[in-house]
Amino acid sequence: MPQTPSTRWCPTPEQLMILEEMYRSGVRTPNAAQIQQITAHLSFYGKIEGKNVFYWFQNHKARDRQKLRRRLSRHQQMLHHQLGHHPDQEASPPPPSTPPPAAATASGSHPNIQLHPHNSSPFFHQGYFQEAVDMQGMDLVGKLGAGESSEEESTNAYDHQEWMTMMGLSCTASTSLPPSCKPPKTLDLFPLKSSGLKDECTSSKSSSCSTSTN
Amino acid sequence: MPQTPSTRWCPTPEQLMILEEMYRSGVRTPNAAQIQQITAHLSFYGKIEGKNVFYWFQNHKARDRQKLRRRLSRHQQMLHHQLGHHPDQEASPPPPSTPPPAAATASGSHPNIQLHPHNSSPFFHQGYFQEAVDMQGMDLVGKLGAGESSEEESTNAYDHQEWMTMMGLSCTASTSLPPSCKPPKTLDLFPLKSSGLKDECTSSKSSSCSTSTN
DNA sequence: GCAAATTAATGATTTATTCAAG
DNA sequence: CTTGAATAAATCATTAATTTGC
Repeated sequence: MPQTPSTRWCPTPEQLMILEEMYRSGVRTPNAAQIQQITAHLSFYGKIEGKNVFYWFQNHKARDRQKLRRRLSRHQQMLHHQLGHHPDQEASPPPPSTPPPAAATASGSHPNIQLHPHNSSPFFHQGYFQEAVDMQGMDLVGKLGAGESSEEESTNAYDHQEWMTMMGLSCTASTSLPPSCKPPKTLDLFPLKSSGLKDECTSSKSSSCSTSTN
Repeated sequence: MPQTPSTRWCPTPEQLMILEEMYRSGVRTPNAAQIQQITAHLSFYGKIEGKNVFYWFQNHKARDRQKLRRRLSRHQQMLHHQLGHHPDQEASPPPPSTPPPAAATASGSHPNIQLHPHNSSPFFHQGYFQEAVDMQGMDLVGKLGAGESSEEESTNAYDHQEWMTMMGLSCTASTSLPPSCKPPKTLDLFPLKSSGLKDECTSSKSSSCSTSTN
């Protein structure tokens, strides 16, 4: 009991990362030889056996599948619901208790242009990202109002965070945001934003895109 | 009441997929404008509001981080155990009470600066996403199991165990790796790399939310 | 097989930190 | 030193998935 004799395999972050990456890359059920290789490789980062690799892939795959199934069923259920009636009316959410300091947001503080290398989105209807990227510098206000369910709810005076309301984020996306609210320009491609120091990858923005609508 | 009294947003599989893909592509804290865009486009797949998008990214990011942290600490704990307690200055889980402002955010400061120039896999690529997308609308059961037939997350490895043992997969890779053991099929090299921590969204069992005092 | 009870996920809120102006 | 914006952590609450007893 002292030194956890030989509990079960506890993947190191590196190992996990690698395994996940492999999974993402398409590996799903490696054969013995592959498992051997993987194991050999991963053993560099910590103790590991072939069965660990084997089980990992098994589990991961199964879980993934489960997740997908779950999503589908949920979605279909939802559809079912929607077909029955119209689910437009959103009852007023719980009352607010604490008026948060909320505040405007897009104060246009730090423009962070982020260059997005590629956004291969294999399936967005009407090439979503393409569009998004395209309008990086133009007024998206007009764009935003285009093509989406305009089931503008009724006046549900939500009590969302102020800033959200103010930004119109509480609407079904049909609301155009006030020009004063959004960053004047530099509406980058869709990647990040933020204050610049935190997470985010402030990669090299030096060379690629300037202000050119390339 | 019949129709979902409208509680909370229930993302459709497509929406989820898109959001996840965006997240993987680097989007973490979209600004108002971006949220608007995203919302507008996602609304094509179902009802959605800006706040949903906002919250989704907040939560996803937070939980991802949490998971990462958990992983790390667990690993280190394990190391402690196995190594028999070596007071190395390993990152320790932040005290639940008074986190000093200075070193606070201990594990949450910059440790997760993950940049991903693109979500390219450092390993061979086989078109992972394509697949996922592909099966979004069709029978997913059976698709995944390319030659395999694992049902739920429980690995019915009763008979796998055998071949595993027989293949010597139960040994620590470093122990031995009979070159003659590997079948000449579909096996190649696995480029490896170890840098940057990348996290994916994998559900894990965590009992974070409990302790409810409600 | 179904329905209540349990449990795990996860959307939505709230609270605390942090950093930058003023 | 104070204030305000922004965001991360913690928490609450509800929904979906499992389990369990009939």
